[in-house]
Amino acid sequence: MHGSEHTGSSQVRYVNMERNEMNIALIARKARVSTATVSRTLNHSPLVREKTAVRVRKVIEDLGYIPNGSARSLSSGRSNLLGVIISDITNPFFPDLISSFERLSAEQSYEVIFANTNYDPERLEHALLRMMQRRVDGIALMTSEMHEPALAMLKKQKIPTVTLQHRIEESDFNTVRVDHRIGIRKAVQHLVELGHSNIAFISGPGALWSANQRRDFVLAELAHNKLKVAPSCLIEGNHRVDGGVAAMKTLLALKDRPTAILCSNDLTALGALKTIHEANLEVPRDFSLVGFDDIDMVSLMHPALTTVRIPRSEIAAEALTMLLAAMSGLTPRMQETTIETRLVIRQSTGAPGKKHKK
Amino acid sequence: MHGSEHTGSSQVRYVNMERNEMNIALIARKARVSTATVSRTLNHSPLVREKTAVRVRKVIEDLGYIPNGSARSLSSGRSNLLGVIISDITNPFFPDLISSFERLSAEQSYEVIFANTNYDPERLEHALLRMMQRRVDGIALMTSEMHEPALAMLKKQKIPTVTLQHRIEESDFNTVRVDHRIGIRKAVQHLVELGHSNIAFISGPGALWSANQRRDFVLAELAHNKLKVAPSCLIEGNHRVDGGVAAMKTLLALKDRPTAILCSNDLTALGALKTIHEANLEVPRDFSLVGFDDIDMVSLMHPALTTVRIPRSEIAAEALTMLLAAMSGLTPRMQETTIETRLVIRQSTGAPGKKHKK
DNA sequence: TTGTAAGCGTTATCAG
DNA sequence: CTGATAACGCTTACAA
Repeated sequence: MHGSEHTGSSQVRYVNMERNEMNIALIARKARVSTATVSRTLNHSPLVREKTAVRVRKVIEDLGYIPNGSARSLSSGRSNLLGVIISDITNPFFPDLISSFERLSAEQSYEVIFANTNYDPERLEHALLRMMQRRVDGIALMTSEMHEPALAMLKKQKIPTVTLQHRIEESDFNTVRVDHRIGIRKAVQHLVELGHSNIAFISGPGALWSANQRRDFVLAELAHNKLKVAPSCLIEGNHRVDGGVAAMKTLLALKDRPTAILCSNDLTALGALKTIHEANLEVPRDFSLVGFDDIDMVSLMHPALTTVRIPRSEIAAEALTMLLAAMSGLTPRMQETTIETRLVIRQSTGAPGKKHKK
Repeated sequence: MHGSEHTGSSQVRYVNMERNEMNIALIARKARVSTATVSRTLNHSPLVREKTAVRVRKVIEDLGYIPNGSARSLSSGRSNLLGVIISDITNPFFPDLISSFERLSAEQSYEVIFANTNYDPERLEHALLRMMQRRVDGIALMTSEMHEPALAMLKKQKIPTVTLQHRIEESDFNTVRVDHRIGIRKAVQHLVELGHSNIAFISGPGALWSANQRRDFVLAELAHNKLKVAPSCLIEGNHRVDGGVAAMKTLLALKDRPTAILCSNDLTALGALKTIHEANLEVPRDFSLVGFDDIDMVSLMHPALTTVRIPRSEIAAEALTMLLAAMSGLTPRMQETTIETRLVIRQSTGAPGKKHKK
């Protein structure tokens, strides 16, 4: 593919190439400067006389020259790239997170590349590998699931990383922790105050540490109120709508139905709500329903869902801040921030037992 | 940053660098082969004896070596990167599209980088520029808006491109066209058959060609049925929820309210629905409501929305197919496919004028 | 089947 | 302030 040269001869032959890319050398020639000056101009170095810079910029403009990013990062050792890995792009929680992260990164003139694992550890590993090949300057691992081999890779390559809500003991990484406890406490209190005692919980997938944490907190808070979830009312979902649907069907089939249902995330609650409606029942008349996340669409439902809010833009901001700090190498050791959750009360919760009305 | 050499002397000095990256040369040394052989092994070239390859792979594995993507694409002239540009990542229509596109691309071992324009032409240009710097092998321009300067850049750089739903006359690009006509015809027919004659339309932003097209088709189909939209019932939205809310408020304030409302997209319809509910009115009792797109969440609403479906995975598949064809250079000229839309009837539409019930 | 070495397009060092 | 030129890490002709 490259040109070839007859050693020992002054003659140089070039293979005729279709590739017609412009490069810094061409610009240099046309602007009657050296490649170094073009490079400096491109990088806004103050070492270039303004008059020269203007001339160079004109040539660049006229020819529509676009610098080669690969060459740049190869030579400079910087990629100016940040990697963000999420679990499920079709869960509205994540586009929001991404959107904020990207906007903030752009302000720091970092570009962001994304990967979607779809909760699959294998895809996580792949994504990580690809990002490492691109020599990203930092990685925000915003998946709810974690995967040891993947974390090991990260550690080994010493890439600045920030994780979301990783288990408490582990402190090998910078972490943005979301404090589910507070929001869950408020949610449980809210239901208890309304008079509910038979409360169901639809959990997330058991493989997800954060989901297990939510479940444990719910049970603990309930216990704190001298309540407990009947085994038949503790159902495993999958953090998707279909899981909520399935779980709710199971609950509807019960003789002793709960009066309130807590869900491990909003998508699950949405599935439950749909199922309730399809059974010609109503919320909050027949069931009080509480979600988790506060994705935009829950406020559009009828009734609008009461839910525990996880502030996504705060997470994005904290994650980026920590990442930049880690990248600058200024931070002594691993860092950690905690983001608070809070209950947003809307119309899907009410007092139980008004079944005789209508 | 780089090493330096005393010319005219056989002695070579290297600057002591902190950067401790592994490279192909190190692997070659440890595996007692040349760099070429390592490269070939990396690229699964059949020119390497299996026994040698195994040895090389072992060293790579042991050292945890990760090839440098920038160097690879600089040298090979291929980036194996596809760029996808969308308008609004928080509109569920797009994550779905992206998700499909990414999955399909991965099967062809292409990586995908995304950009979100947020309907801003300036951001579009930026995104394009960044992708060009990365030397993407192809671009899928899936924004609903277009922007002449941006298109000009694309044309000039001769990057294989596929656009979504660009205006009909323009044929400088490969295009995946979505045929709104059929779906809209069915939607209008459906409403007319139900007995509606006072029909409102909440359009998309006037700057969006595809939105104008939808509006024109709606008006045309209505005219075909000897109906027309009263000026007060033709309201401009913005393809977001808040636009639907605002438009619906305007409609509710009318003395002569419409009995059915067509919306330019689902998000708009969702806003309208929310507003209707807040006014203690019901769908389809007080208003029949029709959306456009068929994003997942509309089937979760109560009532589930009747809408015109745009098949997103089909769009993704067609776009990728066309892009790959264009990239291979096998296609004679510009190509074009048309994707059909169809009406999905759910519970948000019904006969008008049952106001006396309840 | 393997090795040698010339590029790929930049950046950054060093010498003016 | 500017220029010459050695890296950066890899791929790929070409030679062996």
